[in-house]
Amino acid sequence: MTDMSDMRGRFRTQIRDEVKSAALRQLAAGGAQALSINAIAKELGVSGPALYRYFAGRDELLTELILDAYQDLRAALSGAGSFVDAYRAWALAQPHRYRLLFAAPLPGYDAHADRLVAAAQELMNLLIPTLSPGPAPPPALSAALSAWAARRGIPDVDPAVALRAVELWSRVHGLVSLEIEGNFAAMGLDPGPLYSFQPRE
Amino acid sequence: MTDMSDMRGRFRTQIRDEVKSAALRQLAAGGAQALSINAIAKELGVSGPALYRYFAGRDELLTELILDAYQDLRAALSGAGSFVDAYRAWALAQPHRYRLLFAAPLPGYDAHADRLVAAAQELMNLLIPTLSPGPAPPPALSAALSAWAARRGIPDVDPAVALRAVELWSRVHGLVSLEIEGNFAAMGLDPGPLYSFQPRE
DNA sequence: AACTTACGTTAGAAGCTCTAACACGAGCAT
DNA sequence: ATGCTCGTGTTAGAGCTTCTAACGTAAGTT
Repeated sequence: MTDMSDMRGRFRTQIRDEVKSAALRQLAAGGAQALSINAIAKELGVSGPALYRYFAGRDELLTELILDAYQDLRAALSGAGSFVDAYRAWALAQPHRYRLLFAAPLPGYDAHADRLVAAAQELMNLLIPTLSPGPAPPPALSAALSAWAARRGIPDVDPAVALRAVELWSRVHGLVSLEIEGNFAAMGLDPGPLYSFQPRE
Repeated sequence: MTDMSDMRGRFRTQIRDEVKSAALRQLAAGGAQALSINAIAKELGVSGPALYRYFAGRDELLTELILDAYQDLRAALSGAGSFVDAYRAWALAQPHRYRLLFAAPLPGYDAHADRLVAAAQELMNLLIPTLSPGPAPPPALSAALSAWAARRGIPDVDPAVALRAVELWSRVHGLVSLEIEGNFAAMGLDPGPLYSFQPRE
């Protein structure tokens, strides 16, 4: 396992990255349905089925793009001061990737679904430590929130904080997903103030 | 233009409806990307390009399904007592159609985009009359909201009401779109109480 | 020197959208 | 009655896609 021993492995991941990068380019240009293994191969100068040495198929490539996007979003959020602003900025800067996350282009419940939902859940781990408690949730919800936090490996979470995290996430997601589809622009509305109404801590 | 004069037209719309109904079935079964003109034709017993007499292509069929879904959602909301509950119920009952509305499967900004955004805007016309004013928006937002309301043909709208409508819509949309993708279920959470926190009037 | 492994190639099956060309039947006009 | 037009169906086929199968080749290992 020295530096030189896995030269092949390094070339391999390098090519995988090139494929993914070309895939993102196509995604940004033509949407999720425009992503084509064949077209990527042509763009990389290799011919057709060569890419199946690196990805089992189109679905696996898409799943990997989604997981990468989650990781990238997590990184952007963890380094930022404001969850709300960073979340919005990330989504507006690359709406095609945000769509990839929350407008799942994969066919119905398949083998990847669990990994994707799990990745989404990790966003909450980032959000919770930055929040102070809001109003206390009703008992049933409170218990469910505590159980969920314990299951996620953050056992001593005030349910009022967890509730605030869930609400904040869903509100910002609602605003962002309407914004990137142009709904506010169609109203002649600058949605900036709507984000400002959200709690920041 | 009597009843009998457009027999052909009636047959035509009847067949179009059958096609759309089969399309919805496929949509529910396999997601938007599984919708195939060819497969619909096979299901209807006709063979392949026959359907191009009725729809210019796959995109037009999809667009029409989206517009129908908007109309159906509007109908469900206009007859209901609670916007929040009716909106959620409609989305949960047919998540594939809700996804069709807000996770646009159409390629980038094409000719249909305007009609779709316009249809989304009409949801607001339903919501506004049911609401009482919330907090007053800041001046710039207030002006934009009034201008938008006037443009939509409902001129005497309190901007505080319009703001509440936009916020309520985006919050409920956020909750619904997370719920139908299974994010709350993955948390072991019943999201019902989260909807209850939203204003109802 | 022989073997294994990874990687590329071409051929091809099965599917899709969509166009082109042709066939048939019903309704209207001469 | 004869003929024309129009709407609707058909098959053939181009061009795209995913993905499998079989083959060649070059590089590293034993």
